[in-house]
Order: sequence, then structure tokens, then C-alpha cells
Amino acid sequence: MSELHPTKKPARAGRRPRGNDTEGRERLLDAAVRLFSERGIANTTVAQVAAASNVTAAMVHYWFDSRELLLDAVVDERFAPLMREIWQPAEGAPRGVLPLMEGLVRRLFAISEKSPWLPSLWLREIIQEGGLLRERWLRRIRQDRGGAAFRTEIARAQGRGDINPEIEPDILFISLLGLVLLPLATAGSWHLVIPETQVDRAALERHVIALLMNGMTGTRPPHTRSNP
Amino acid sequence: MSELHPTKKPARAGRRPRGNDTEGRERLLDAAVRLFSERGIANTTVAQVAAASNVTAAMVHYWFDSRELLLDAVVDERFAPLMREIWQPAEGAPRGVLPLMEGLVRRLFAISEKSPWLPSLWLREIIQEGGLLRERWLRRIRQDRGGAAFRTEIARAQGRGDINPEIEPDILFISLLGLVLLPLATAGSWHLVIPETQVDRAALERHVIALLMNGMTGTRPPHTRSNP
Amino acid sequence: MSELHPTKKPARAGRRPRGNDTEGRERLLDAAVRLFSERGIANTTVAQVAAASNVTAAMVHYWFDSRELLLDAVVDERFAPLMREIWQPAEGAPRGVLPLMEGLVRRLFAISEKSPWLPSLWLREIIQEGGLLRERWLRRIRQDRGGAAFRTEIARAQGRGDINPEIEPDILFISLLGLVLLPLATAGSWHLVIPETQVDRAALERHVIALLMNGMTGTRPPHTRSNP
Amino acid sequence: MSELHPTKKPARAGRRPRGNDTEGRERLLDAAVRLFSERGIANTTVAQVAAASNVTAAMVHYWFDSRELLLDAVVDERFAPLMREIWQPAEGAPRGVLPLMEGLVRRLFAISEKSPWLPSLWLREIIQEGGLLRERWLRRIRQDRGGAAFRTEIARAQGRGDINPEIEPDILFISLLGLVLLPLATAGSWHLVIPETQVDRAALERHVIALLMNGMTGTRPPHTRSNP
DNA sequence: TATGAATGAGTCTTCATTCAT
DNA sequence: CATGAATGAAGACTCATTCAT
Repeated sequence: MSELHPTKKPARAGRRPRGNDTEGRERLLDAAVRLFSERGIANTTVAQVAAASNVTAAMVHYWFDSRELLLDAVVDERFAPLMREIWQPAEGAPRGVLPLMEGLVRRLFAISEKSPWLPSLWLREIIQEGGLLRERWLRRIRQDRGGAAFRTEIARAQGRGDINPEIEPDILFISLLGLVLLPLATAGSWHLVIPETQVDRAALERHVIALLMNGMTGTRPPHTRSNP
Repeated sequence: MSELHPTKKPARAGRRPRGNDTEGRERLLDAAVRLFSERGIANTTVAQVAAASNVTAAMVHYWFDSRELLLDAVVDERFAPLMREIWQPAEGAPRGVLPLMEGLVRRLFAISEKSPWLPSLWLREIIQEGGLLRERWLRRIRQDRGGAAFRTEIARAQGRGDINPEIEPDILFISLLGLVLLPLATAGSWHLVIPETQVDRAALERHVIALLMNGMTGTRPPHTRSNP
Repeated sequence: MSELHPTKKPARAGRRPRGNDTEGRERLLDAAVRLFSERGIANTTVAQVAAASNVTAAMVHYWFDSRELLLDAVVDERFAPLMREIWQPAEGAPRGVLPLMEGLVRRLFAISEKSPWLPSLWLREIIQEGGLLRERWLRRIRQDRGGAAFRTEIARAQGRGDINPEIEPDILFISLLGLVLLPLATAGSWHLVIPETQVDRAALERHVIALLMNGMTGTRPPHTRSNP
Repeated sequence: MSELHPTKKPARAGRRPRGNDTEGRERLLDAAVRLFSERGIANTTVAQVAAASNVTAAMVHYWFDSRELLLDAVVDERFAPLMREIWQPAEGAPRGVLPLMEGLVRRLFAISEKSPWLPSLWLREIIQEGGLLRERWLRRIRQDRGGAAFRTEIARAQGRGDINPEIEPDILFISLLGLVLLPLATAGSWHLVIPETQVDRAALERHVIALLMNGMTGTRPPHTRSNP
């Protein structure tokens, strides 16, 4: 089941040049992360990543040894740091579950602006079953407690009556991701589906926060019908 | 340099007349759609699709002629019909924008239950840039007016003051998709991220509808802060 | 049905810059041209060409990208140069239509000696309908005026009474080709059909020239019978 | 070296329906012979032959058991009979080597008119090395004495001084074939190479006979130059 | 660091062939 | 006689990977 480059070569002891003259390496990672988000990992060849960095495929192997290890590096050196940033509340941020949520959303937007590859990659390769970075990421966060803490906090607020009882604390974070990431991951091409649309980032952010804040706290009577 | 080698094969002699005894064909489509949603299209070989139907890869070419045409068939014969179902409101359904939304959500859930491959495939291969069915689907719906009509209806309700002015009609449908599809596309493995979670479909549906209905109609004062 | 799958591959990332250290490439072309003439193009696999050059089939794609482009290269880089040589009369060669013809024949023989693959390839893949290099060659010479000039010259000589009026200028060049190429293309195996034959190149050349020179200028009274 | 279906199945004893209701079989042979001459044998699939006869590929196997045996049948039942016709002089035809030659040419033309596939097939698949019917044909005529007799007759006439001594009796028949078959095998498309050409069969026949008769008997002094 | 030449394994595709009906 | 469904064995092509330079 586990698909993490099990068979291949035994790590080739200490050939990789340490030292911080790793500009080429960084450039490759940048290209990788961009192409992976645009075309999907399975649809991107090592040679394409190399070409986007103006080097040959052999250089990818020079820096990463193998395609699998390049994927590891993407998770460790590009994705993981952003994850940490997202969960890190700003210094002296107001406490409370609503500000917490709002902060998460705003940070997600801000980070996605700096790293436009994030939404697509996250959605396609990390969250979804079959995503090619999924196993790698899960292994990394198995010890992580970020999500669990979040859920506990929500549940507690719900206990106090601050949050609509129909909301599922377990799912709220995924809902948040869906609301933020999906529009960002498709932003480049809405006009194809909905002609003459022109939504900017600010409007999108406003929209998501309104939906989420009101959605969590709203008190409309529970739905009644059920025929689809 | 020379450009004289177009698509080759001249329609292949002895084309089979695709009668309606196409059981093998249907089985292959079922397998395809399932594997594509589980592993991603780019990560699924023709041979895997065939094996999942207990035939050889040659049979995929027998029925579909090429991998590309198999993808066409997936869009035309599996995805498109479900799309039609989703936009089709039930007979005598209550009018109004809220029931419309609720109906969409409920139908999405119902259809995803019958066709569990839908959320993943939609998210990965249709909505996102670089999705391998995207072009095919867009070409198909270029004349479609479903989405536009929906947006108009929302905007009108917003004009009447029934809907929070911060909501973007253009994006509401994508928000809805994010709220419904993302949890479904990852449902199989939440426990990996959030241990001891056990959310059932009903709770999920309740959650999404509460979030969406309240989110659209809520009237919390607009957000004030803006530092991420 | 759907027609949305053109030639696929978008020019391939990281195209090699085909420097002039192309020894491997030349070796492959040599092998290709030899095998094609021996077994026919349709009957020769890329792997066979590669094996004859002591490399793997992948190398053929490395150097030529595709079988089709290998065929292009055969025409452009092997066949076309010889064609030019054949039409090029020697410096200060005697003028006149007979010396012209004789020169053509002698050059054909000389070139076929250096490039023994020529007669077979020309006959099977270029001249005949359905030849696999035919289209490529025709496209290349659509602007060429070599053949037309030749015909004009013959017709003029015929006008002067130097050449038998029953000769067709339009066909004379093809006759010449038939007389020279066919024996050469089958030379390796006459003994199979006509046992104990042993005709050498010189005798063959003498035979062809005698036949052609006398055939063109002869004045035997026209044929009279007509029953087959 | 021998490539005649060595391995495969052991002839499948007596399943083939004898009886002369073999119309389908004849139709298949006709189609085969036509397609083979147009596209080359290696470039023609069993399915194409079948489609040209409005049946399925399975029928080809029903009638011929295998592709290889279809090729055998082409040689035995289509090519061989024509060969016999060609060598058969008409009743009471004038004796002598010139009338013999002329008769051969005329019969070749006549037969090629009835069986337009002959020139191409003969040239591509029988005469040339690597032709796919070559081995089959050679095996068949190993005992044949037609060609040898012809050569003897020519040599004798040459001894009498009736024929230019520079002519090679061994090659004369191949020259004849080249002169007749090559133009016929390419007739469909001269205009592509030599624009506005329009040579009809009669003119072609006249041309070939003039060339050959004068060529054999002519007495121009031997060539003198030799620089190519 | 960086490359070009080379390879082996895998993937799509074609095709002769079989067989139950 | 005839077909449609099915297969296995090639064949073209791609791609990650290696290595000498």
C-alpha cells in the first residue's frame, strides 16, 4: 500500500554537496512546485521541471537523487513551512473561536498570494485520496496535533452555545479549506465557465469570511424538507 | 522540423458497429471512472482499467479505440448525465433561492452516494486547472446556461435584501461545490488526519446546509480586522 | 466521434540541440538505409535499426524523435544528396542528349556502387505507388525542375530527328531507371532465378548503355504485328 | 533465413470446406492482390483485406487459416497463372528471337491491363530482395526452366550476330521487366513528378518495344568515355 | 555543477489469431 | 459462412535513471 520509493537504491552515502550554495536546487523546487500545481504531479516529468529551470534532467538527479526524493523535498521544504505559517496565529491576536477562524482564512489567502501554487497542490496532491504527496504528508503529521486542537476548541464553543449545533467540529476545517482553496485553485479560468465574471481576491476573501462567520453562528431553524 | 505526420491511422478498417450489446463497454467505463477517481487519471493505466474489468488492455482499445476516446466517453456517458441530474430541480419543488440552494446540495449528496467516484473526479479532473477532463467538459458546456442562470437568480435575491450583500453570486456555486465535494472526496480517510472521527453522511449533509443557509442569509456586521 | 486529440506531445521538454557531434545519428541513418533497402521500410522495426547500430530502440527516438522523422531524415540526408549528384553533369562534359543520357547512367551506377542501398530503396519506397518515402520525396521536389528540363531536351533532339520518333520523352527517364535500378536491386540473387549466372557491374553497365543508346537512336521500321 | 511460417499450427486437418462454392475466397484474393499492390504487403493488414471484401478478419482465417497461407494462395492462385500465360507464346507465332521478345512485351502489357495489380506486386514483392512473396515464388520455380531457355535462345542469336554483342543474355529479361513493369507500376502518378504528362498505354507499349528492339539489334560503336 | 549519450522498464496501440455462437 | 468478443505478442514511444566527461 505504502508507495514511498521502497525498492530503489540505498541512499548513496554522502555524495550530496552540503554547503549552502544550493541556488540551483531552490530554482528546481520552485519550478517543480509550480508545474506540479499547474499540471498535476503525475502529469509532470522530471525533464519538464528541469527545462523550466533551464537545466537538464540529470541535474534533478544531481540535486535530489530521484523523482521520489524530489517529491519528498517538495513536501518538506515547500509545503510544510507554509502549513506551519497557517496554523501560527499572529502575536497578540484576539482569542476566541471566531477570530481564530477568521485568522486562518486570512492567512490562507495571504499565503496563497505569495505562493500561488499552494491551493492547487494542496487540493490535488495532499487532501484527496490518491494524491501523490498524501502519504508523505500524513507520515509527517502523524504526530502533529494542530487539527485536533482546532476541533476541540470549536466543540467547546459549540458547547457554550456560540456556534450552531448543526455544525460538525470535525468537518469545519475541511469546509474552510473547500471554501478558500477551491476558488483559488480554479481562479484562473472562471470566465470559461461563467462568462464575464471578474471577481478579485478581496471580494473573494470577503465572500468566504461572510459565508463562514455567518454560517457558523447563524440560527436559522433547522432545515425541514428532505426530498432531493 | 518537417510537419508531415499528422494523426496517422485512417479510421481503422473494419470498425465495429457498436450495437447495444455493450456490456463489456459499460463495465470498462465503470472501472475507469472508479480508478480515475481513486488514483487520478494520469496515474491510471489502460491496463489497470482493463484488469479491473477482468479483460486485457487490448479490450479497452477494442471498445474505445484509444485512451483519449475513453476519456471522452467518461465525460459524455458518465459525467454529463449526472451533471444534468444535478441541475434538474425536482417536480413541484418550492421556488426561491434558498430552496434552490438546498435542493442542489441535497441532490449532490444523493448522486454522490450512488456514484461515489463523482466528487473526486470532479474536483481533480474537471474543476481544477490542468484537470485531464477539463477541456473536454468545457467544450461540451460552452453553450450551457445552467451556471449563468443560477448566478442571476442569486443576484436578484441579493437585490431584494434576502441575501447578505457580502456574498458574491459569481462564487457561490463554487463555494457550494467546495463545501460538498471536498469532504466527500476525502471522506475515506479523515481518520488519518483527525483520529477517532466518525462523521456520517447525514451529519455531513446537515453541516453543509446549516453552514450554507446561514452563511448566505446571516447579517453579522462585516469583518473589521485585516491583519493576517 | 469527438475530434479533440491531435498530435499530442507538445514538442517535448528539453529538446537536445543536435550539435555536430552526431556520430550516433549518422550510424543510425546508415543502418536504417541499409535495412530499409534490404527488407522494406514497413518490414523494418525501429528496434532492428537500433540493433544494427548496437544501441537500443530508445536511441532512435533520442536522435529522431519518431519513426516518421527518421524517414524524413532518410529522405533529406541520404536520398536527396544522391539525387542532386545524379543530376549534376560533370564539369566540361560533352553536350548533347546522348552524352547526357550516358552520363546519367554512369553516374547512377557509380553512386549505386558507393551506396548499394540506393536502387532497392528508390524502387520500392520512392518510385512506386504506396512507397513509404514517396510523399516525402514528392513534397520535396514539387518545385524541382530537373525532370522537366530533361524531357524538354529529349523532345528537342527528337524534333531534330536525332531520336527515334516512337520514343516517349516523358517516359524515357523512367525507362532509364528501370534499366539501371531493377538489375541492381536484384543483383544479389540472380543466381537463384537464373542458375550459374555471374554478371559483373561492368558488363551490366555496358549492357544498359548499349540497350539505351541504340534503343533511342535506332531506326528499325515500326512494329507491325499486334496479337499478344 | 527462410521466413515461411515455420512455427505455427499444424495445418488443422481437413476443416476447409472443399466444393467449389468458394466465391468468398476469390473475392478475398482479389482484394488482397489489389491492396498488396497498392500499399505493399507489409503495410496491409488482414483486417483491411477483409474490409475491402465486406467481411470480417475472421473470414480471412476461415478461408486461409493464416496470413502466411493467404500469401501462399496469392502466389499460387493469382501470380503463378499469370506467369504461365506470359511465357506461353501464342499458337503459330512467328519464330525468332525478336518476335519472341516482342511477344513477351505485348503479353506483359495485355495481362497487366486485365490484372492491374501485377506490375506493382511483381516489382515490390517478387523481384526485389526482401520482397514478401519472393521466397515463395523461388521455391515454386526452382524446377522451372522458362528463364534459362530464354537466355539460351538469346545467346544463340547473339552467336549468329543478330544481336549486339554488348547485350548480356542473362540480364535481358530483367531489362525487359524493368522497361515494362516500372512505368506501369508508377503510371498512376507520373503527373506528380512530371506535370502535364499524359502518356497512354499504347504510346507506352510503342515506346518500350522501340527501345528494346532497336536496343538489342543496334550497332552503334561501343561507348568510349568512361568518366562519370 | 552541468551535460549528452545511453538504457531498461513501462505504457499505449496494433494486429494476427481464436472461439463460442 | 459469418460475426463479435477476446487475447498475446509485438512495436512505437516515454521516461526516470546512470555515467563518463
